Amino acid sequence: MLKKSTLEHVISNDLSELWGVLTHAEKRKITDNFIIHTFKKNQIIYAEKEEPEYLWCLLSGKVKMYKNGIGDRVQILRLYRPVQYFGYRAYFANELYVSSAAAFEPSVLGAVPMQVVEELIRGNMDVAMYFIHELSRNLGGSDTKIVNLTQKHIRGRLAEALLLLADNYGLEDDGATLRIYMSREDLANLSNMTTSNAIRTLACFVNEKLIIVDGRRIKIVNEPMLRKISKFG
Amino acid sequence: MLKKSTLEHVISNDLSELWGVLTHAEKRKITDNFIIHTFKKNQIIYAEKEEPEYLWCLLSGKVKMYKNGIGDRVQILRLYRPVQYFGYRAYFANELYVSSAAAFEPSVLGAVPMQVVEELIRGNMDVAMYFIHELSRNLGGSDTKIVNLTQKHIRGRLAEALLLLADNYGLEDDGATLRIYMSREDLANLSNMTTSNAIRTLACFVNEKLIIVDGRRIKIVNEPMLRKISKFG
DNA sequence: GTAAATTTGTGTTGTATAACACTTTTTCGG
DNA sequence: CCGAAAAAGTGTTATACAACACAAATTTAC
Repeated sequence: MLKKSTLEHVISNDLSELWGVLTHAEKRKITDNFIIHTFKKNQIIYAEKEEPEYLWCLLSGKVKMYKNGIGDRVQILRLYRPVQYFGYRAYFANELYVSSAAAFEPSVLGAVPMQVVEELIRGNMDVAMYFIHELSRNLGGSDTKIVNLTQKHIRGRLAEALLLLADNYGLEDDGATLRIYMSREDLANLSNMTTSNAIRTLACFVNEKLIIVDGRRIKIVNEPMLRKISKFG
Repeated sequence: MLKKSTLEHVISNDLSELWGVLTHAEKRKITDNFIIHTFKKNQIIYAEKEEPEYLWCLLSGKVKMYKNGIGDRVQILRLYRPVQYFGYRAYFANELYVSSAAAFEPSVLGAVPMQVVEELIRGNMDVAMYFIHELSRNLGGSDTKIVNLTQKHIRGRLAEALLLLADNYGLEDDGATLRIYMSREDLANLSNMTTSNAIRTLACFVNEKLIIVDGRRIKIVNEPMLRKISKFG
């Protein structure tokens, strides 16, 4: 548990769209109902088929939302960075979770009971519009992902995943190294391929001087070409 | 163009969740801004990369929402029946359309300017919650589809598509025949496979006495087995 | 600090499904 | 009703990728 002061500091410094539309009283309502949780690397935050109870707010660390599929296969659906909100979809849909969420690395999260979130929505139209906007963007993303994952070839899918990571977690000061270090297995689960093929295709990209790999550090050295490979399929 | 009276009749007899939460004045606002359009079979309602301007309301007929992917491949994302609303996601996401919509068969649709829809949302929290609910359900569906289409085998994907059609458009009075007649190509585009494979696998199912096929009429005779095939992958 | 476990890497084989090339049947426009 | 076009159906070939089986390197645990 973090001290409340730390929490308020983290939140109030954030530029999250949601936070921006809240009144002082509403912010108060959230901080009063905020429960801080810390998660270890790979610890599960919630799992498929569970009842959705909280909106989760990622304060620090990285989180993956994924779905267990056929056999032992896993598909990573979305990635979260501070400060983003997730875990609310199933509640709004009046369903159990259809996916799971886990910490990629040690992370700090806040949990707000969905009931409180619904009250906030009903009390502030801007909050409602925020969720409509977020859900709409996610839906567009998922629809696009359907086509990318089913129609692109392995190289296109991996290139796309690398660009997504750059987009989502940014680059280090050298302007090239991905600010996330994930296992080949996670990379495979993100791009719908086997771990072997993620390793092989990554080696391919190194050979073609598109990236430089040092363990889990991935440096993008030819982004235009990666983008081309991703686009073509 | 239909006469207004017909329109009001169609709408007021509908049990759509959205219609249910509207006040009389709000219903009036919609009918005043409703523009009726008729579409021929396969006619495009809107296309990818266009600016989203209207919420579309399907009054009669059937509509497919699809995305043009790599090469000439097409992925059907969602199917609509009367009375359902669509075409609003991109507007809320502040994006251009990422998918297209076309009439499966001769259809009548109403178009409500999205500006009017946004006013309705801002004026009635129940309307806002309706869209949050709809978007949330769609998002869960798309996330599930990602895994189904990427991980299930061809038989599983086709079985799933057939069950989806039964679910979505219902069965005829015999309790077995799908209330939709679609081309093998559309069936293939729905289940992420080539037309040839859709034809072949369909023939397979006929051989195994899971379905009876007469042209485009498909009769489901062993639903439990289809469900099993769909689930296994 | 060492053994066990996990992750990474590589070669080989198998197979699901796309691609292609046709023929046959059905649908559609004039 | 006829010819053209589209859709349905079938066989063959090609290939992208999974599956498997290891070896090597790295990380983790005690």
